[in-house]
Amino acid sequence: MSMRRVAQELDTGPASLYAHVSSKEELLELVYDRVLGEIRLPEPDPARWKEQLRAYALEMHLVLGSHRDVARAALATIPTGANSVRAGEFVYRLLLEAGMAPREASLAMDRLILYVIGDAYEGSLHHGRMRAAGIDDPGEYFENFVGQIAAYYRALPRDRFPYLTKHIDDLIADDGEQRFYYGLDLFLDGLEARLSKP
Amino acid sequence: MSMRRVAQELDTGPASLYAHVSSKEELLELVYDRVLGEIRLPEPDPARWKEQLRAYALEMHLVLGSHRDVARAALATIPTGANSVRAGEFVYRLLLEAGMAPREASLAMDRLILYVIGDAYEGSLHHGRMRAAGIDDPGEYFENFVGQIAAYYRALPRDRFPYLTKHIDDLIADDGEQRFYYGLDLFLDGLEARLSKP
DNA sequence: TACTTGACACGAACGCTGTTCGTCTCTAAA
DNA sequence: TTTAGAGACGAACAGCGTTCGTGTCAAGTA
Repeated sequence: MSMRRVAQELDTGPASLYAHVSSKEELLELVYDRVLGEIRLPEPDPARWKEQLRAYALEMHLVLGSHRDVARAALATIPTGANSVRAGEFVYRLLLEAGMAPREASLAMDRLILYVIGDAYEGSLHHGRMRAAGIDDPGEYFENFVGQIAAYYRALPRDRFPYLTKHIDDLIADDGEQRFYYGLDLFLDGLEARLSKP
Repeated sequence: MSMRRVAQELDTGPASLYAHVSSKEELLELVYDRVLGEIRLPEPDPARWKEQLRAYALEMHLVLGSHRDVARAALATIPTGANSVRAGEFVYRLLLEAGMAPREASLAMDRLILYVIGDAYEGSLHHGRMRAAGIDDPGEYFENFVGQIAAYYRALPRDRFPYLTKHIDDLIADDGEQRFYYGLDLFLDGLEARLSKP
């Protein structure tokens, strides 16, 4: 997304955008809030906090992935839009009613959001490279990317790097989605463990 | 970091850099590998895997933070430099010797690195804004940034957002360093839990 | 109705970016 | 002594975010 392209889409010049928005950053933050509005929030049920938090993270991840440039804007921003606050209240309430102390719930929310956005941003970088390489199929890109890495690791001297070279197949076994799930569940299980024995 | 500034530092023109490097991306990856070389790796001790992994994550975070532009380059890259491989072998070996299955150790390593780089990158974005705002003191920036957020949250209607408005002080209590520690320890505790009962 | 005000639109330009091309120089091998 | 080749580099291209000065047009006021 560039200001010139946005302007072109609106049949106007780039300068005109600055009558409504003070910078590209502000525009991206507005888009970020709009995008958060696409997330459907269920009625909070503290008994199912883990399940609901997981669903929220998955949906946020999905929504950020489908609006690529937004992930970066979301990273160092605590947004102040209506939808952001709505979503924040939902997550924070869920953690508190699950039994977390307010201070720890604040930390947990912050880390969960960083994880989701961080992974989505990494995904968007890959997506960008894919387009730059002129590849359309994600599977083909994944094979290309991972294949090159695997070839390089296979060529390493086994005596100096015995562990990496021995388990190359395991290193490249999981794709982006599975990696995201693993980290998310690890995070949620960790929270649960801290709840049961504080 | 821009190619023109790098060239200027070397008393030459930007075009000359392309005789040694095919793109800015490649240069950043080379820098990334150099930066990873600054990390001191201890002799791996499986009995203290958690402690050693923590120290590694802290050092990597520190090193990425002090070389700001590198974090972004590191995000969607599985680097192939000598130091990267050395560090990768260290982490992977530690996880395996701690008792993890190769497949899971691969996932764990990937997520740990994503977390460290993601947090470092977010920090670098804040640093960039700090410089853009002409502020030199991180504490002053933090107060400015967090203060604005807090003011906004305090102005929210309490009946619609009871949880957020009630615990504003807890929401802004911890700074970036403490947030990083919390997520890191949550991650490591999670790994430990999976080791004891697979 | 005539005049003023203010919001919005926008062409042109500034200074920056990564990258490419063609030309030049200078070293090392034949 | 000649030649091949690597490196250096000025100039330029296309793109970026942003600003300035000017223009337009509708609403409010006298």
